[in-house]
Amino acid sequence: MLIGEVSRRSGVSVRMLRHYDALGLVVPTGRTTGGYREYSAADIRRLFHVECLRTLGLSLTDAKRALDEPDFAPAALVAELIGHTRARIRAEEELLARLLQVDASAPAGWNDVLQVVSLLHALESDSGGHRQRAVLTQDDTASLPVAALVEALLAEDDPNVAGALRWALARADGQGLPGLEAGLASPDAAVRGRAVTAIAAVPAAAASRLLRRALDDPDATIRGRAALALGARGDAGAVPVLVDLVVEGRRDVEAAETLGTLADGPVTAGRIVAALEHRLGDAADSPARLRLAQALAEIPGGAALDSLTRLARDENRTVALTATAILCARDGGR
Amino acid sequence: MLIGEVSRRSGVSVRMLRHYDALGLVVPTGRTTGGYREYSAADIRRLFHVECLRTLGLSLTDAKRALDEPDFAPAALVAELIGHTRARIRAEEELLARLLQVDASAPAGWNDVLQVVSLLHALESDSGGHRQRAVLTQDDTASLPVAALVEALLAEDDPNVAGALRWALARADGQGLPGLEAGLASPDAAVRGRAVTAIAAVPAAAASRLLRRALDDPDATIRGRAALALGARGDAGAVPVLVDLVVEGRRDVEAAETLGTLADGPVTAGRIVAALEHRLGDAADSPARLRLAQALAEIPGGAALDSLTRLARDENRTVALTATAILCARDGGR
DNA sequence: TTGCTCCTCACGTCACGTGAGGTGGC
DNA sequence: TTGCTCCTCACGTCACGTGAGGTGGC
Repeated sequence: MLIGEVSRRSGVSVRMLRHYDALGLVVPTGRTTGGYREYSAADIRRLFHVECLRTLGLSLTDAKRALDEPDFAPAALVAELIGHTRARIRAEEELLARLLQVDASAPAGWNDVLQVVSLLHALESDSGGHRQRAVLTQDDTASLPVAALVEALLAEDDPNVAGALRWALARADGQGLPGLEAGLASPDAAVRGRAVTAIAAVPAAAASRLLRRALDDPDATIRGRAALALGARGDAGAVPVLVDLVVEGRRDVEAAETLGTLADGPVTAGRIVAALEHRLGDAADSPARLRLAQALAEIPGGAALDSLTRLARDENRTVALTATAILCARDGGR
Repeated sequence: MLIGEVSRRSGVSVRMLRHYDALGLVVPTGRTTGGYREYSAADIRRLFHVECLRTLGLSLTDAKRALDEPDFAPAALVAELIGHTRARIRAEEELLARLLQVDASAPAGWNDVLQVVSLLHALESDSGGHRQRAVLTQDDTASLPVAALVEALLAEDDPNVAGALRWALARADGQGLPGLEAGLASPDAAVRGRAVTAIAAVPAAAASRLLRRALDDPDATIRGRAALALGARGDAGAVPVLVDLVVEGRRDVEAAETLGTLADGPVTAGRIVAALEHRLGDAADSPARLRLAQALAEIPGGAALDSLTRLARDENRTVALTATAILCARDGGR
């Protein structure tokens, strides 16, 4: 069979068939009187074997060795090809991720592209200072690769860098919230904690919805963080967890102050006092009763006054004295 | 700054810096009296920009255009790079899959590799005949890429090719069962059906366990197929579904025969007759009663005889006549 | 004689690595 | 003078595509 027909039947170009001949990979058995290459059936079979091996990623040299050297075992080469292929896939996937981040930032010119790419590289830097500087020096006008910032923030150990990232995300108009919402569902409490802190820094209303969800977090610290943030936004849903903070003595002073600012109208003040009183009934240990009394001090209105008056006669001396002192201070203030 | 220091600081080889110079990509602003390249701070910045763009997969030519042509917008090129990267990832993943199949078949030499690869290619062929021939001409001694056969089988429309694949898998010592088990969990009833048929062809005991699971399949045809296969293996668990087949008139003759062969001991025969009688009580329509009577004919022993005797007085004339005829035939056979 | 197929030789691709052979400044 | 750094020129890599210029068989 002449080279043209071989090419048509095998799909291998005439140029490549000549190249295989030159390399000794597939050498046609004969030549016509005119010097034309003449391929035998065995030559064609060999050609198909070569093409088979090439679909596994073998180089022409390795294909030749595989077909010619009986001692050349496949195992090692196949393992190596697997390793290299995996490495290439990983590299290509990282490239794709970068490209998608750049694309998502909708750059107007290559300057924007350079901004985004150098930020992405800086976020992968080992030096916290480098990461922080990269975030802080971002141009206001450039659109940030929000997804990358969120990802970096959820994995960021360094509190300074995390702060810079939160600041950058807070400016991004709530664009980072979907990513942070995903972080809220992480099995890792540290990640959920970073997500809540970042969400708290975002002013958008959608952030409040996410914070309300975080009130049910299995981790008490995270629940508390969400409640303090929500309370500061004037959201009444934070009250039960804030009361928990008071009872458990974690950030109880902040929690009490937040409860105080929440109690702006008499209805809410009444609800808050009721919640605190309910826990006074449960709380056996005196430190908790003391903290509840101190929290009542922050709540304006008559209901808190009544409650404190009752506490002034509490069987626990320290609690009674504290309540009395608070009542005195209130009277003095009037 | 001279070229050596630029190279050390940027990580770009001296050779490449000269190459960038030759291309006009990063041309050092000055030269020393000795002809040494002298890079300015601006040159270094440009170099870092080039390296940035290269991490996005831009060619040197495109990097030059990006930095020099103000009208060269990023959007189209970035989109193109994304497309090409995705295509490369897909291709690399297909290559990896082939390599893993080859590796899993633990080839002793390159001949084994070629066998496996050509089988893999043939399974992707559009021609059913080609696919079938490839499976049937497999060498006995070669270890088959079982995972690929299972995948092909679960997707195979052509009944002839599917038959060949089942035959190949049945010889593989139950190695295909884990893959077929996964097929059993497919949301696609056609896939589950192919899985059950293939499992039925595997003699290993582990296949029976899977068939018992398929008795609960939501699809009645699949349940029936599993029950017929299990029954043929002498598994009593198949009885309820076999009775269903009789009542519903789907493959009822086969089902009745299978019930007959299951009823080898008196205890089992009693259970089967009880199951059939129970459905006789429910079955309002006469074709179902008729089929149940015909099934009783297949069951040996006195319990079936008693049941048929009662049916011979059935209010439905056709049922009564059939039962009588069966009893006569039984008497004749004795 | 006209197409068609084949031949060899050789350059280009892309982003470099690796010399050879020579020079300048401490 | 001895290292060291720099210079230019040029070939090789890998799997091909694309000619140029020429020849053989119908």
